[in-house]
Amino acid sequence: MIVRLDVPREYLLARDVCSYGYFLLEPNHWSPDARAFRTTIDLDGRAVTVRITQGDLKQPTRSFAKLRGRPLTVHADARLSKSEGELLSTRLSRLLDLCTPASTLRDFHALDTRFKKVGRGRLMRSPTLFEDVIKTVTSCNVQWPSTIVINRRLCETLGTRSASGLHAFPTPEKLARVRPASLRARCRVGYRDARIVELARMFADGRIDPARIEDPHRSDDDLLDELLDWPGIGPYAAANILQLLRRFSRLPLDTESVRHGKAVLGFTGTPKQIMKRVHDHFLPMGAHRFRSYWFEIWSFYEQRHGPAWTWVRETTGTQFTASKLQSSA
DNA sequence: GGTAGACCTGGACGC
DNA sequence: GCGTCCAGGTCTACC
Repeated sequence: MIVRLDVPREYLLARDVCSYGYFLLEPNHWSPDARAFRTTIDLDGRAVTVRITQGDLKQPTRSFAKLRGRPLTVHADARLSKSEGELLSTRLSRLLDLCTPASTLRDFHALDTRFKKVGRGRLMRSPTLFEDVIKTVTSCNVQWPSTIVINRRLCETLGTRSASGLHAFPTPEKLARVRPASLRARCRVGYRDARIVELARMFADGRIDPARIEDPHRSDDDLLDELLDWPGIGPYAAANILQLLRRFSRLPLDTESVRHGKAVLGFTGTPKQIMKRVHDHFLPMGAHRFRSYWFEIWSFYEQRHGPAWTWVRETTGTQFTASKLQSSA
């Protein structure tokens, strides 16, 4: 089944989907050669694998610029009912960040002119808040290669299987039924086992209501306070979930921020002092602080490893640890 | 309020 | 091949 998905005028699949590390995590897969993004999404109990391209692959253009704004072609591996098609569209829109208005990007580019020419501004995320939260927890206190392994195992062992034989990310209901010790043994999540299962239970029984969390009328401070009460969510994870909720006023500061502060911004001092200076450095960016911070870091990665759309998960994708970047800075 | 130590895994390193 | 050390953010106990 093939579906056409319209995108904003400046949307560029290769640039905008390869904009955040989650594009390297299962169930996501980017093919640099085909310039195609593949993912598997659970549509309330039934998984569908989709392959997304932009432009006419029969007449490929060498210039990315010519693809800007062209509709996406979504190949699904199964026929979908009307309601499934609508749900898929909603989830892809979230994942691809199609909802951010062009005016927001213009505001960002007016504030930070460095990214206007390349058009950076959209950030990919997960099709659901639950997947974003669990992916955030699986990136805490581990190095990036372990995050890749954990997400692969979560999908392979607990995700619904599509007609193509690929697995979606587990649903809250599925994860809520797993015993923590079993999750630890099968998915290598370590001491995070009970925290992940408890988060899944909170989503499954309604204690965490995505609609209430994604309510645009709530203040950033109010949301941050609530996120900090969730198991496994500390200051870094809460700030990261905020940016995944498209609230960019906070920075998820971690060891990578310290590396960046030292290597790129030239800050000195203890890690704590450097984090404070990174925090202060991006204060003028106001509501766009995370965008400015993130694309500065992303540019650093691309200087060393080439454009993100050329990265391969099994090689380039494993390189992003503070120690490896430190040694190559 | 601030801080030290435990938590768990995987990679690096030395033997 | 085995043992040891280290990196990574959150949580808890303690001062």
